[in-house]
Amino acid sequence: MKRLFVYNTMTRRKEEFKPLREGEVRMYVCGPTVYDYTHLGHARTYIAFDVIRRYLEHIGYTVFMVMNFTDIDDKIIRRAKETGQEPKELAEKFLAHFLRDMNALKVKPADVYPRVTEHIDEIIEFIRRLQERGYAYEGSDGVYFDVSKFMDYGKLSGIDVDELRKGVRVEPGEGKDSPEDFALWKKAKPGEPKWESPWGEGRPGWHIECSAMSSKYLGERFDIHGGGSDLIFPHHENEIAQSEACFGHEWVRYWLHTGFLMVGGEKMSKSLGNFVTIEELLSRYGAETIRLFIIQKHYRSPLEYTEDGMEHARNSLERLYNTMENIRVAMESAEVKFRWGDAEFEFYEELRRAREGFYAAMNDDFNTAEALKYVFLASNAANRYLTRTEHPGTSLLLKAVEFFRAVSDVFGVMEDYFVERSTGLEEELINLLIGVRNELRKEKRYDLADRIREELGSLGVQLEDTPKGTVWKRKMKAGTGR
RNA sequence: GCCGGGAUAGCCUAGAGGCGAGGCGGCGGACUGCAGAUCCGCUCCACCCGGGUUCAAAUCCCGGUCCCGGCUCCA
Repeated sequence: MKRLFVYNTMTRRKEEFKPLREGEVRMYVCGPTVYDYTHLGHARTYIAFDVIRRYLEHIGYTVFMVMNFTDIDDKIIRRAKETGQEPKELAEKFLAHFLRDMNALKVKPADVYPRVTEHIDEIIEFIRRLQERGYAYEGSDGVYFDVSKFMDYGKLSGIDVDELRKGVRVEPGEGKDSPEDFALWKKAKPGEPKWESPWGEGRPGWHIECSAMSSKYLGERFDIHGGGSDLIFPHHENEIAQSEACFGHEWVRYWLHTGFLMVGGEKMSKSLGNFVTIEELLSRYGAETIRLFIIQKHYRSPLEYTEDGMEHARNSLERLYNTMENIRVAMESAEVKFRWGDAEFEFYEELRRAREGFYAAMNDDFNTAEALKYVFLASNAANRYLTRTEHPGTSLLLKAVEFFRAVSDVFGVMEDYFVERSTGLEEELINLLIGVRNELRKEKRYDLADRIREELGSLGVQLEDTPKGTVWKRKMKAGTGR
């Protein structure tokens, strides 16, 4: 296995990835606060981590992946009030939406999706430990983390507490000793959802859930913690403070953060209202088009959303599918080789280079944009080989297919190609129609011949007349892509 | 104010001292009854500006300009 390097936000450098346990990667990705629809910005992050996770699995690791749901917090309570629902009902609804969207986007599910409301006991216990160790104090309206007690505060984001103070205003908060302190437990105001605790009825603060729930499932030390860049401060900074204060040692080995999804030069966000929901996007483009759009750019860079960009992605994907179909069709005229010509030597070499380049790019901080370049090089090489030979080498075609299967495995693109199964009957019926159509063509009855081709086309079967005869290919359905 | 990230051919993206960048789009050609797919060629020597280092800079150094983000809920 080649060495894998990842960019660690903590050290601001690429570091060689070495999991704490041999062969296993434990990772935690901050999930959404479920108070609204999932939009492309979220998808960007979760698809990025999905690719990272798939790649780690692909190169042989067992990945234990945890993603939390914040299903109770201020925004949920506020939104519920506005829409006249119970907070629980609201959270339930959007949580279901999120899972549905992720599934539609072919994001592999996490192993556990711990929810705050299902882990109140663990959270209370965590706060109690912090209190015992002298890092937490009780104020009039809640329990707070005492930032001044944690010396390393700011090490992830590079924020300096003094700067923070004089810079912009920090939430004053009635019960806080110091403005930079943050809530671990919020005492309930009338009408708010609440749970019993040693500090009276209330609910957890935002950051504590991740510390408490990650340690339950992944232990007090694990490999990767990720999320959008907007979580670096204060969320992840506060998580580090809580966790390391509590455990007394380094908590997370590698911090990975995704760049923002931009629209018209601004960050796509719920609060700006400039978002495209996944549902809406899926109605116009296929999941794989959306994935390719995201994969085309490195996960840490900002990504600008445009209609043009989506269409480019769709066209690019179509090209890959065409290549797969070309290979499939060529399989029928393929043969084992008793002698290689230039075309074979060259194709072999191009495939070899594509594979090498793909893995080298992925090993360099999951550089999907660079890796994709090699996918296209392989695609071009395959097409070129097919036009150069009457009878392609079976083994070479299989080699190409295996490479694309690996790509599909990691990117979650071209999956349809590998999972779709013909029933056999389907194939026979299409061949029957092709036969009829060719007789019509011989008689120059092109109107009927073209009608067969057109109608099959609208069913997703494309007929192509080649010097070798008529072949049929599956094609991407118009409008939706894949 | 304090921290980050960027400016790459018509568009989108990688790269990071010399080794044809990839995709999308456009034009022309081959193939075809037409279409489609594919291939070939072209889209003239791409890297924000000004200095410097070097045999060699898009890549390193210095100085600018412009854009974006974080410091507040946010993926």
